Amino acid sequence: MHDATRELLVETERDGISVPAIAARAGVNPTTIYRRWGDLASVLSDVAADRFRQSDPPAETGSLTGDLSLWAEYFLEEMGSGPGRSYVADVLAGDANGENTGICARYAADAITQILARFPNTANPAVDEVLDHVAAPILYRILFTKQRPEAGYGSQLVTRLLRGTQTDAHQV
Amino acid sequence: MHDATRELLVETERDGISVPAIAARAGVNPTTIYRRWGDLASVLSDVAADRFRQSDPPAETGSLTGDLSLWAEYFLEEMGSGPGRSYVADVLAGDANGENTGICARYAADAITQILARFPNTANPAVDEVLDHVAAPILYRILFTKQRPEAGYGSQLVTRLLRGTQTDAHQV
DNA sequence: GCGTTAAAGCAATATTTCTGCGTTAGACTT
DNA sequence: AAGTCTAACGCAGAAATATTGCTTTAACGC
Repeated sequence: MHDATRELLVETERDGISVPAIAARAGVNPTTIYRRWGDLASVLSDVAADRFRQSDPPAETGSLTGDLSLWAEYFLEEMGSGPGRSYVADVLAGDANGENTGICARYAADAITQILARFPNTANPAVDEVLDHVAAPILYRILFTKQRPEAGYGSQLVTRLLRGTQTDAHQV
Repeated sequence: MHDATRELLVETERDGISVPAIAARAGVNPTTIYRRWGDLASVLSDVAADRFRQSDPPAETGSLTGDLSLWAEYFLEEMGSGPGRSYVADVLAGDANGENTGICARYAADAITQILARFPNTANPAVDEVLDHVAAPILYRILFTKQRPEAGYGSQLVTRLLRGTQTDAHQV
């Protein structure tokens, strides 16, 4: 079912996608989809969330700044490029109880947690701080402004965050 | 038309809203709505964006920190309370060309610009910095996590941002 | 006043969504 | 192993929604 939806998302125009179309592609009765998901938005939300879930552990560069920057740039690319914005919007649209958005948030949090755990001795920012000041701005720009942020914006946010944290550590 | 939609949003359940229902309420033919907007999502997107647009200039407290904090808390309350999240999601859902999200972003930017202009002599953060590190985290939490952030989170973000900026000024 | 044009109504049609009912497949009991 | 129970699916018909062609209305410039 997810496969069929993904294939349709690639092949056809966005508004050519409908529950009957997905059903036909999956060789299944539309009724099945309606009973399982309720409507098209929920199917798309599930599929989109799934698309963000599958991924490798974040790449290693040897430094906290490097790892976070690389992840931020990857995140920016993944969310901002072409269909990425649509996927994010899909996740939000068909997610009445906040389940799929939760999955996406947890995925990002996991990646950051992994990275931070590699450098336990430095004055690390909290996971939430990275989410708030790196992931959130990227998403904000992708969702609410027309032009996606240029490459380098992600690592710029990371630099800014780490500078702030280090300053704090010194001041305490 | 917007009025009719708003009334329906208040009166009926969310999935009881349809294009024919709005048309009936507005005393108009459904065809008119379909031709003007295309589908329900676009209507809801327009109405939701409009809801955020209408507002007074941000309140004054006499200090940059105070004005920004007050605005941040207002923003948090407006976006996070009850139907707020739905409105944000609506804006995103029915906005193929990014027009309505642009309106929302501009509205937030305008409010921040007004506030910053009141204190021209201090080492102000840029408008984009406020958007990135105050508005964006609030929206991120509202959209992607289940429990809305507690009151005080907005002013906390403002404090963090201004502390960073001031530190920078001293260091330079 | 008169023609032009944009927007809306109306009616017919197509498509999607919903519901009731029958069938099948797998799990569990005896 | 046969019987029963449950959950999921298919099918067909009905209801609701979305689309289209054509007509009507109303506003504007001439």
